[in-house]
Amino acid sequence: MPLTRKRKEGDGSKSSRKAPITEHELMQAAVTLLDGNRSVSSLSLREIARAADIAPNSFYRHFRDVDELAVALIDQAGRGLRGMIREARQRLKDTQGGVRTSIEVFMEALDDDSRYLQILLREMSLGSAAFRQAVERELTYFEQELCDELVRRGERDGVQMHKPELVAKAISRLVFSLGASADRLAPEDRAQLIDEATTMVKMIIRGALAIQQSTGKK
Amino acid sequence: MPLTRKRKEGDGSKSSRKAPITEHELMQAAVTLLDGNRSVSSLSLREIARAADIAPNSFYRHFRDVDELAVALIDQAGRGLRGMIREARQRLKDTQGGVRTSIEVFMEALDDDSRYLQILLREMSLGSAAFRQAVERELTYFEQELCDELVRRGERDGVQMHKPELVAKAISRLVFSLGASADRLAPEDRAQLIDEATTMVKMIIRGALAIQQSTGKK
DNA sequence: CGACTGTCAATACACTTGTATATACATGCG
DNA sequence: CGCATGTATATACAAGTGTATTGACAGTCG
Repeated sequence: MPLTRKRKEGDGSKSSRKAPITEHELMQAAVTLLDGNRSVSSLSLREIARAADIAPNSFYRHFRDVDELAVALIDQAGRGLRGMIREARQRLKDTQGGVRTSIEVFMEALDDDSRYLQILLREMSLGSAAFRQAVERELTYFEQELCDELVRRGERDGVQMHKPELVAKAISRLVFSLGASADRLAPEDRAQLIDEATTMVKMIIRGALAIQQSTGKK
Repeated sequence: MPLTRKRKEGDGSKSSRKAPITEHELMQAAVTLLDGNRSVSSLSLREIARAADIAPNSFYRHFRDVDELAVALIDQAGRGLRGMIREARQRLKDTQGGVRTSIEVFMEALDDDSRYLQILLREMSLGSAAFRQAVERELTYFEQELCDELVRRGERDGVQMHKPELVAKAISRLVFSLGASADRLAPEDRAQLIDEATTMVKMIIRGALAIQQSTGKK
């Protein structure tokens, strides 16, 4: 048996890979495994390596373990979401009815991104400490930007709102929760969900305004 | 080697178990394994059997597989939650400020029950199809009872509310989401969370009332 | 008494898991 | 050129997995 084997290139069984794999490809491979019910924590290193068509050990070149990959997934999800929201804010400059449009954008981000956001929403309160911190970080970002936006719009319209940071938190939680359910929904059901979410968010805002008017005086 | 071994009773290694184990004990054993980060789907049959101090195969006498046990967990969580809520409604008969008290009861249910509710909240959108159906069923129960209660109180106070079923849904989602975060929280942080949740829920109700007044016209 | 039934345990099998070790190349640098 | 470095691979191993098979025991009924 010769010591020099040709790295098994054309022997028919496995597809040959010449270029180094990227972290992003590895993450995508992991995501394909999460299709149905499964949770990130149930993925095995070997399984991911198999899906990415690399040797199990090559995984370590890119991530220390599956948890570290999971954290990278969340970071990416947050980056993508923030991007879509910033972009949406531009679109909103010359429209009204900001609530509905914003929710539509959020729901679009669900299938656009690369399923990263779905994972974030599904596994919010699970996983390693690092994983949960990553999720919480993104949630906080979202709340913060929403709060700023609320205050800005309030000033523009000359109205004031009761505890805008709580309003932002409530809306974030609500939309994230509804988004997690939107995952496996038929398009018409999703349209209805968007309707419902819009109404709910308007209720919160309306309530916060009403409370401010009746107690804030001034 | 004798064919009759005495079922290993006093040999020192394992604790002997004489009485049949109950499904409830098995479920409790599974819950103890979920302490920190882990998800139900990451539990192995052997692991649970070990924790329950039974042979791996004995597991099958009670559940077909781990998923079936998980569904039983959710059912139990729902039963417990509904019980606490019904009981709380009694308490609320002779008090006002129902919102805050209800939320307090919910948060108490988090550690009281047997950690079942925590599991429900954490894994809402994960797991097998049967598992998710079980979770959704409980969520719907909760929404329905809340909706009835809202309508009843509205009638009693002579006010009407915009789309009470949406209000119930929004409140449910919000409280469940906040409850999931309350898991690993210091008591003082939890108290603040209850404050926040109370304000948020009041915002929703207030908003629904305001919308009804301005558009419903009677 | 003996036979049946339900609940458990022991053993075994084939498989997957994470990772240690050693090796093959390709690239870049002296 | 020789040689380090980085990325990939194959092989191997101990441990853990789900479950099939077999048998022990207790209880009940005839």
